[in-house]
Amino acid sequence: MTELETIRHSTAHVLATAILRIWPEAQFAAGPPVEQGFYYDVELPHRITPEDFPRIEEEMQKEIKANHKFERIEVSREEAIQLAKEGKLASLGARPEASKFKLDIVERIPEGETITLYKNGDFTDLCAGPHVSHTSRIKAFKLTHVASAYYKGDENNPQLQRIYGTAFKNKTQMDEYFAMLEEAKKRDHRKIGQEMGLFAMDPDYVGPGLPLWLPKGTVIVEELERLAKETEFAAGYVRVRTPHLAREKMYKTSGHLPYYEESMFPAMELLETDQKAAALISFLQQGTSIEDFAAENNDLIDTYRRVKDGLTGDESAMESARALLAALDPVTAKTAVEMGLVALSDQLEANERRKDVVSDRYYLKAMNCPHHHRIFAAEPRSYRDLPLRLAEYGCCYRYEQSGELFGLMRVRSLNMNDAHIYCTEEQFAEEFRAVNEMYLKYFQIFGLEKYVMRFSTHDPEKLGQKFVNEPELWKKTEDMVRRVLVDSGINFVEVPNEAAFYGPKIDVQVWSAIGREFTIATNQVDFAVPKRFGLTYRTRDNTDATPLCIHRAPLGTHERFIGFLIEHYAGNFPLWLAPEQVRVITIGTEEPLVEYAKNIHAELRRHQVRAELDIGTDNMKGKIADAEKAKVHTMLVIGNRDLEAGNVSVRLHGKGNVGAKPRDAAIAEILESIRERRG
RNA sequence: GCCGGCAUAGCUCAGCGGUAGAGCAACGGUUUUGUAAACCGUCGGUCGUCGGUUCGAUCCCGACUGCCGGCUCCA
Repeated sequence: MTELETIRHSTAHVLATAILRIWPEAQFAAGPPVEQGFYYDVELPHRITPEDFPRIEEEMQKEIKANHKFERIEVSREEAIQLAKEGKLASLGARPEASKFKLDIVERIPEGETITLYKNGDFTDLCAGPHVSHTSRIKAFKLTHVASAYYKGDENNPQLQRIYGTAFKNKTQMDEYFAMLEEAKKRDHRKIGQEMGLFAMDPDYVGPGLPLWLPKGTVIVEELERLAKETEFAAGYVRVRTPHLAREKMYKTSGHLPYYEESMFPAMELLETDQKAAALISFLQQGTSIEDFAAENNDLIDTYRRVKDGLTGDESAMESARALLAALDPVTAKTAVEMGLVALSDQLEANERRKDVVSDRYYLKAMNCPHHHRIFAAEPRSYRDLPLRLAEYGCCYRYEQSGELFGLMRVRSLNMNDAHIYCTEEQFAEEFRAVNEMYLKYFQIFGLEKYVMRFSTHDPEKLGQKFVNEPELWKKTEDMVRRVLVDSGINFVEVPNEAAFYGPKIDVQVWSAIGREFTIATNQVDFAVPKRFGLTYRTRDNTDATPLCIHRAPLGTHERFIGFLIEHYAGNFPLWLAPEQVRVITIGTEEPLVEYAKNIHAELRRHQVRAELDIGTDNMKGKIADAEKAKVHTMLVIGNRDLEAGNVSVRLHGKGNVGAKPRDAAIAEILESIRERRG
């Protein structure tokens, strides 16, 4: 634990002490330091709100002033359990209630491990430490917010109140931290996205989590696509396009149904009228005698008898019969079968739509892989076709839980920078390496320096359950991936038990300027699903083999990636990405000046530069203020002085006036910066 | 989905048990300018939705929806 973490951890103990002074019945769970500070989870009938903070902080201040020593006490398991039962852990003394969470935690500590308590003043807590020597070492702290969290992060466990706070070595550092937070708030992609007119949300008409890309945001979308298309083309990818939905069979085959069903939008059900059911309903509604009906619909009545007798019969007729019975409550259905069909008409009237049966189900795609697999299957494949790299900016739909939606970072419609590489085992390492290199190239373009690759592997104990039962392939592919990572000297961490069900994967974690952590890109190995789809290629030996598949999305989704870029650049995009690249601003409205400005604007447009023209009657300062607010990358300010010299005065957003330049030189520089995608 | 908070004009926000206000934006004029805001005027709101309490609700209560902070989950 670092010094700062120790301070924060100790502050958490002081927080618990203060809470107990006010609410002695409080039950504490865990209270660790975290990246931005610390928290303590507490169960308490009183709802703590920020209004309670001053009171709690006052109590904390008292503990700090009292300068209690943090004492480390070693105890046996039995002693610890006894103390917990007496309510003496995370407590100021004996209490009628046991310290239930602490008791649970003690019981989970492995045999043989040393159990320690820490005591500051009256407060004793089960804790591995370490701590600062005395409470007075806490020089600067503040409670920040209160949230809710499940005990041990499991949603089946009770929810606790999580009190967040932070602490620093001194007041100055804490002030800097809060100032930084204020700055960070200004970079929030939701705020900038609205100010700049990049995207809009319309939960009322379009739906939550379904962003609308406004013209300026669409510019960024399309620039990213252009970058991806160029990069992928150079790397030997081919592009495909696939529909946004597919039949149920697709996802049953891929294995996404039923396991992934919760994350998919509900199926669209196509209905068709079941002729036999319709005939029966109409018969029952007419009140015709069963004999008359039977004369005309012998087979259907027969079906019902067989249903009643538990015999099997014609499949589709059985389905009709069952559908009809399923529409009734179990008691009625039982009576109906027992008594013949006569008394059903009233209920059936209310269930008339039951004569419609589901003839097919379609799902909006939540991923592109199955479609790409079908493209692989669409033509006979030879080993000479491999590696086959199918790329698509595919739009997927995921029914994320409402509470998980978050601006552009977590949405329900996603445009993925997707591609699937089908290759042989021999080709795998090279392909995987090339994909990783592409990642690094992108990161360089975006000036992304802080990232970690998370290498997720399987857990051998969960083969056949969470992970497909192919122990050798797991080992082989994981070794290959690990080797690629080590060889390229990439910064990575290995996390067991987090792989996809079909193979190991690498997720790229990045941190936005605000400090939010995101998985921005993914690179996955799949040695299972191609087999489920029966994908094969003809080998050199004229036998059939199943290809390996690499799923990769270096730019993740447009939604998250652009959300990230907005915060990364604070909306100040490099020229090649800027929604409005250049604005030509006139000083004055004389005819020759305006003509000159129009001419420059037209030339930029001819070269596909996103240039706008401001020849309005505002004064120059006002026009510049407008352009700066809109974060226009380059302003070409033109007055009579420039007109006479054939110049333009260049002003860069956020950097101010950089002086006059010959018109041609300024334009050439702009074009070059765009072409090279300069950062 | 769960816990908590919030919902007033296009945006940022004020207000209050007696049917609403500012700044910016938009629109119409005036102004003709050398690097972040020239002036005047006009328009704009069923105070998220539904229900309840009340003589009367934007305000108090409840439900719903959405958003925000977290948890869980994830590209």
